[in-house]
Amino acid sequence: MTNRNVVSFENIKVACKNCSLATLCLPMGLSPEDMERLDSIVKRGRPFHRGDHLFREGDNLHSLRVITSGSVKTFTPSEDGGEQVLSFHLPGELIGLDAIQNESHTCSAKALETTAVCEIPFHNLEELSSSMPSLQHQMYRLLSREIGQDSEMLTLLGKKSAEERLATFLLSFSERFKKRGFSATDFFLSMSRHEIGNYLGLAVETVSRLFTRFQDEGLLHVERKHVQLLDLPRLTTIVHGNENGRSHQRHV
Amino acid sequence: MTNRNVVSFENIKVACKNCSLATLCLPMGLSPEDMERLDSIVKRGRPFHRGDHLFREGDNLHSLRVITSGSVKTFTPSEDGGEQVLSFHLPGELIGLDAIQNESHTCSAKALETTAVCEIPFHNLEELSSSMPSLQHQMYRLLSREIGQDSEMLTLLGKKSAEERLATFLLSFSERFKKRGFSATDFFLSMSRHEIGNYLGLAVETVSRLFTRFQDEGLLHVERKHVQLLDLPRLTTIVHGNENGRSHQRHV
DNA sequence: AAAAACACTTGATCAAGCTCAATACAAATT
DNA sequence: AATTTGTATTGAGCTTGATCAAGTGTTTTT
Repeated sequence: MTNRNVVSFENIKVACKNCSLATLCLPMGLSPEDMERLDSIVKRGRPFHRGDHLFREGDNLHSLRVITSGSVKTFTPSEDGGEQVLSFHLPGELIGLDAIQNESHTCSAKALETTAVCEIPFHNLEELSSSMPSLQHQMYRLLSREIGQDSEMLTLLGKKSAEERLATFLLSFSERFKKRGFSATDFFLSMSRHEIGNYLGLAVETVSRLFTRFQDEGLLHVERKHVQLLDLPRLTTIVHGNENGRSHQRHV
Repeated sequence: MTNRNVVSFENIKVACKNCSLATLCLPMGLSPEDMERLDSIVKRGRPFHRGDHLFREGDNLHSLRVITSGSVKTFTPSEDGGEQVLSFHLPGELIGLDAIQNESHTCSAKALETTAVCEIPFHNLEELSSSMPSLQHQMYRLLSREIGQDSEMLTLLGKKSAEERLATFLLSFSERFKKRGFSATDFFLSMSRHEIGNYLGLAVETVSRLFTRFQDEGLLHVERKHVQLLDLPRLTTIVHGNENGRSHQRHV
């Protein structure tokens, strides 16, 4: 009896309907019954450790994955050992969407820290979404959102100055942590300076100098991975071009 | 009778099943019957002229659109009158996918020349795709492809030098024209130097200088919008980093 | 605890590509 | 044909951010 209780308790604990991330994730907008049908195809495996690959470029697409705890970077490795970081993912975010087109991953994904994920076998998901309009709708929305986010990133890399990029980066994490119930002004970044620079199209040294400068200007306090944002309004001004201070915009 | 013939002839002419772009477009992989069901929700309106908006940032999402002839740029306008060009679209390409998330366009689209489109009301498409797994599959694929393309663009803007960017741009058009049955080495670019620069994250002057340099080096011949690629192999080398010639990569 | 490996910071220098400015060319208008 | 307007090219100089280099601090390995 005791044993039975434990088992059923664990079953409840890991179900979509009890997941605090459900509103950020695939189940959003689903009825309790639909959520249970979705739940039935979700697999929850052992956690990944820092540096583990969730998948590699070229791997066949088996499953989409949702981060449930920890964080992940996706990146495209290049011949010479370099890489382009495409994004950093927090709990509730779905990864692997790029792989649907050719049933094969076009980027790699690595855990930045100990990370747990839900795996959703894509073929099952596709089938299920055929008979579940609200799930199909949510899939379309999530795919579309990814496209919109990429567009913002294109603007960042195409037009913004180094300081605009870092400020944008920091406020993006601030908002995302806030949405997940964490502090918007006090958090740990799980990625290295190198990875931040790579993501933002900047050299490590530039990122380091900017952190120092932002701290000197009283915008934030930073110690290693621990960041405290002290002046959100001014950071926001920087993100939006900083018309006052800087004379030079990058080419309009 | 004559009248009837004319009408039915025109009906046939514009149907998906007779469209040379069908394999690039939504109908790809659909059975003839499914194609007809899709066809029944497609609307074909008057063509747009150079400079006309297909839609504007903030517009409600009514329809996805497929270019059937001409070309289109999508871009995000910024407060100060500037813009970030997100992409250039050729016949067979679907635009508006970014708008699905919030049922509202996050970018604007403008015709670069006289341009015809098929409009596909999204709500009808979504409904239809619920009862047509192959259409749903094709939608997932197209959305996923867009994500993959954006990722490539992130690498271009994050890592590549000016000359790598222009070479990549030219070869991308080369391939896309080829796929549509046009010359891969002799074509007209419908966008201005300014728009190319904006798209590639470069100043107009840099684009102009690069065209001149590429011509001096015998890689291509360019006169205004008319481009003839003379040395595809060398252009390809440039795209992939050009290990030989250049000493400086942008930060690895 | 020492050593090695790694990550981050700071400084000095350099160059890719931007800005400014002038000119050339093409298309549209009168 | 001449004027206007817009687009593209070319030149000169400057700025941002990269590269190179050295040093500091942190984590992991031995």
